[in-house]
Amino acid sequence: MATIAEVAARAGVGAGTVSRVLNHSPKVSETTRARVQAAIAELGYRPNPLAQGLSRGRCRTLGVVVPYFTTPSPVERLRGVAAALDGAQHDLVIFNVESVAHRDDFLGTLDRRDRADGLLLMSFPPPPADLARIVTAGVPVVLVDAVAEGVSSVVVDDVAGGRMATEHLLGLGHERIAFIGGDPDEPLGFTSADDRELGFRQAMADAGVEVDESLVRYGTHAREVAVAIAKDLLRQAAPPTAVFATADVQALGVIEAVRSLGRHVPDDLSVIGFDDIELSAYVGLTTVRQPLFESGQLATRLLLEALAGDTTPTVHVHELPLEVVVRSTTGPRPPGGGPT
Amino acid sequence: MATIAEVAARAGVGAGTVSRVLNHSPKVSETTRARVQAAIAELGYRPNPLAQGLSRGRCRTLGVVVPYFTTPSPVERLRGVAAALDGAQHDLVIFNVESVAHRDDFLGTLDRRDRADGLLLMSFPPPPADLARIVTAGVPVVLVDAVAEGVSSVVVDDVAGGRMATEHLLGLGHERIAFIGGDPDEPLGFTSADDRELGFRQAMADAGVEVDESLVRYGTHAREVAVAIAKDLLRQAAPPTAVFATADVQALGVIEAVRSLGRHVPDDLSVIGFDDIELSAYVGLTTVRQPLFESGQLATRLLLEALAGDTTPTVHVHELPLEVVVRSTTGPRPPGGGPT
DNA sequence: TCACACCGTGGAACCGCTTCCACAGGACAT
DNA sequence: ATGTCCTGTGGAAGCGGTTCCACGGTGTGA
Repeated sequence: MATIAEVAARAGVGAGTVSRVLNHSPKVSETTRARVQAAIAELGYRPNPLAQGLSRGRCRTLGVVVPYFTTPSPVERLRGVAAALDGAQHDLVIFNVESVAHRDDFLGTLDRRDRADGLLLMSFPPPPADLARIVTAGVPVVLVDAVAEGVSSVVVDDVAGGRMATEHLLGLGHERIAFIGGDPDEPLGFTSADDRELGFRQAMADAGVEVDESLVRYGTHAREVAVAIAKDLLRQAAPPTAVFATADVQALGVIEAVRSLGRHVPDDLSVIGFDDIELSAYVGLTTVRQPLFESGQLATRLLLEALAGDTTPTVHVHELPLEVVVRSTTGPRPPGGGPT
Repeated sequence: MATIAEVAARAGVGAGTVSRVLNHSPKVSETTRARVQAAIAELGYRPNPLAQGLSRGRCRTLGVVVPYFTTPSPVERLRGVAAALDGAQHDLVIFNVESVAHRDDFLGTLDRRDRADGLLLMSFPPPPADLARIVTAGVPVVLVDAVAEGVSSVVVDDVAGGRMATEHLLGLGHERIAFIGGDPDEPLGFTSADDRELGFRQAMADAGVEVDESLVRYGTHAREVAVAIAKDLLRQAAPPTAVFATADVQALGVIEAVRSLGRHVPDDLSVIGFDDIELSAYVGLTTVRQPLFESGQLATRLLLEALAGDTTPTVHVHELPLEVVVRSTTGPRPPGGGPT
């Protein structure tokens, strides 16, 4: 691989001049520029990114710290990231988090510009101390699906989303509505499900419908867990007529459980989820759609802007819209279902 | 951020000695080592990866070049990559390919050790010239779902897989079997579907069943495309009684089409796919399972081995097993279906 | 004509690390 | 006592760029 010195020698100029041509500096005469470019072409020269990085103090890299990056919603968000990154001069580095140790590992070492030019923290609340260190180190950060002081973020209003889902069910006449939230022992401390629960309770209260606490459950996103919860709910003396699951993957588990018990969705049980992952459209799941793709895309754009402009952009919380997508897993309360 | 020189000064030693401590060189006395380590701890020093990379000539990075990395099967493979990479001192860089231009872009610039220490080329046949350049440049490469001379790869026997799927249908009594292959105009030139077609034709020939060419179709992996093909097949005067789709995503489109026409799977049409993506288990799709996760995992291990040992490992084609997973979308040929 | 500004350029310093080379000093054999 | 070997160490060179500084040459104004 040719070096800048060889190019310089061949073009009969100094290394500095080659660098200037490379970086489109205006202070190079046309004739010199042409000579240098010819030399570059002849030698097939491409600058060493490591050397550039060392010299410039950055590394043409965008880091995405994301839990379980192969699960449906992170994947959708990453699609957006990749789309926004297309053509940009940055490599996409994925830091896959599957435990607190992972998270701390990454967050502990990413507080420097030579590790990543910018950071996208996705779907988990970063420990304030870590975040502060990273920001102080001058690494631009954008949060997705999380908020923190002093950092831009892309979010949805999960409380409103919880309300929307619940109101949809209430509007269909349901009153015995079960709720399935996230795993309370989740070590990474996801909070969206909690906010959605808040919205659920608000909507119920506003409608004057009491929440039956025996219908409020929590579980991980593993399908079997949702299946088990749903089976248990349906076997109760007074089963719910509808379920609001705070994640589509859970809602799909619920549907599976209903079927395995020989019951039908939505006749025996209405099911609404949250996210609108790709699978949901296929299955016909009614859900609260959040713009996953767009969240990744927007966050990446914000980050790229922060990298491009030398002026620090204003910190802002970007809120993306939610929307109930009615498909075929919710329907009116069955005649006999629950109290009138 | 502290530099190695500051650490050296604080410990009262030379920079070289600090570097030796950092790299666990045996030729440092215990007392010196302790002093240096103390200085490192006090300053919270961590070496600059860019500088290390420049000096050592590599960059602690593993590149994965993969088409449509957010679609189901690449995602499964990437899960395996991430799993194998856990704990390894390498960052995972994703090069998402969605066009020939992308591919050529990446392959054109990745032929140097300072871009990526090792490369995983996933699910597309790399142009021989590009591959040769990369290998010549001394960048270790492992292919997944593709083969090429002089490079290790992880594959399945697609011809055998095509045969297995077809034999499963033949065994159920089907004779009018439709085949849905990949898009022949796919610019990236995927070949697995072609091999599966070969297996399909072999199995049909072996069984003495003639292939009705009007039942052989090709299309992209977009769901609507498979839906359209399936509808067209079913509207024929003599519709097939079974379909072998060379990808699960296509098979799912077929099922959707059958349903939308008011017919039933498998009573009216048996459907078998290929891959066994996560969704398939959920839907109950019968399919030829290929170990996607394992393919990524194994390939990554091979690559890491190649990076660790200074001795070049032997080139080898690793063949992973295939298996027909019978679920609920295939059944016996209906009484009236096709010629006896 | 001279002073001054400015443009384009070469070259050195620097980014932060690794590694090679040279060398001091102690252990050992002669 | 002298020579040899070995161990541990400091320091310089090098990795391949960017950027700053100095300088020669040309153009402009007085």
